[in-house]
Amino acid sequence: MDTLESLYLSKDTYNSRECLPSSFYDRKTQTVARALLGKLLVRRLSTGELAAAPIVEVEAYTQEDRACHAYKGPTRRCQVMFGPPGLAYVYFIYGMYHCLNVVTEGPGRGCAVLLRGLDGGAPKGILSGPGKLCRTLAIDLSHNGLSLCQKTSPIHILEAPAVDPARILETPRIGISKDKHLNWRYLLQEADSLEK
DNA sequence: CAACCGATTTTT
DNA sequence: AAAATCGGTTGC
Repeated sequence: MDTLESLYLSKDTYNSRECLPSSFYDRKTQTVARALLGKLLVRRLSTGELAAAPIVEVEAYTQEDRACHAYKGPTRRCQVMFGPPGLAYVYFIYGMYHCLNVVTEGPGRGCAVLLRGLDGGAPKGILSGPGKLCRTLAIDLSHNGLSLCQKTSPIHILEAPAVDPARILETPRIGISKDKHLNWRYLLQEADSLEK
């Protein structure tokens, strides 16, 4: 497995921040997707060690969207998407990868934000792409349905200052065959890339 | 119960 | 451009 060395979070930073509350996720999915950029995803491994990195790439999926797993209603796989906002929706895909989502909007709505990339620093590439992100952080189906809103959870998300909206780039989503035209992929650009 | 497909990644 | 690889979903 790839090293997590550079993903460690200082205790001071960790203790000074709260988890994003469930209410953060109980908003329009595209709004939550944009707001998640820059927030800190934290993974507590079985060893007790913490790894963390800011979210830099996400995609929004809503119930009315044909590319969404919840489009045809609740199934065994996607039922957690219909649960309360702030839960982790993890699914297994292509026979070898897991992908991590955050459930959005109120119970009964099948919506979520797919986490596609974190800014890991030195170990370039190991956190870019939803499959690699989960592989690096050892996230699998055992985490499906866990709350991301409390520090006792092995996966949670910490608050962070809102980013400059000018740094957010919108593009079509990756790897889907339906509703390709929607610009529901959001990427956080480097602050110094705004020169013009 | 067989067949097909997929919110990916890596290799050819 | 295509393989790797398998659970979920669909259709017979």
